[in-house]
Amino acid sequence: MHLGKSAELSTNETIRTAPSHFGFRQEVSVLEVVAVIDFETTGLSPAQGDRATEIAAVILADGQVVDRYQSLMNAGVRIPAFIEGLTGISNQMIRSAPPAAEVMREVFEFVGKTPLIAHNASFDSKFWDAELARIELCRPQEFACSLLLSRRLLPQAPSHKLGALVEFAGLPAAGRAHRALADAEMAANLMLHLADELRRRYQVEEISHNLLCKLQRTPKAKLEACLAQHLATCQDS
DNA sequence: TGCCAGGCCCTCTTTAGGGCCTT
Repeated sequence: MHLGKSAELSTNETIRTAPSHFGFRQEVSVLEVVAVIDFETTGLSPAQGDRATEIAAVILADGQVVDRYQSLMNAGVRIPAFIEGLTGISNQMIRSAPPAAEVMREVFEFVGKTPLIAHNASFDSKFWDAELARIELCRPQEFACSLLLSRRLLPQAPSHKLGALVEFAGLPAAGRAHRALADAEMAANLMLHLADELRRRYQVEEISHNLLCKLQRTPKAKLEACLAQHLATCQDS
């Protein structure tokens, strides 16, 4: 473990730091404590034999990143050349990384039962579940998805890729794209921006992970009705 | 040799097809 490392890692270092060094803080936080995760992998599908090569998790609380975890991991599989070029994670880097089982146990403990968020969570949840299953662990919490939420709350964005949304929203870049910690930091900042959109446009004062999960399952056309119902329920209780 | 995922969402739709998004 190393404290206070930069997000731009080129080796197999594992980091865990607090709080944020990237200087982004949402002025008014209405979002409950959540963990934003991002995987780098050898491909798109664990069902086809693809494995994780890197994991990052950042804890969001009070409008800022308060804790972070990142590590490369060695799953004993070869990284295709295309993926090496995409992520910058090479087979040489993976050879000296800690075993995948060890890293997954650490990050599972780091996240605990904190509600999870990822950009295109259907992808990260598949790898999260598959890597945990290999060490006989199960995920206790649900994933919310910043991609699904941004399609509902930022329909005017030209693209809903993570990098494009960060640029569209005027959020800071956190480092090299397609590295786990940088992408997790950017997804975290995007999530804070989406929470602020909910507060500013719909006067939602407290945003729970449950509400995010409900909104991401709500068709666009019914989003406002869903939020109106949520606000009415909050006023009654 | 050829092919290779899967969920979401829109539309020229719903008994379907194709683009987007993740690596």
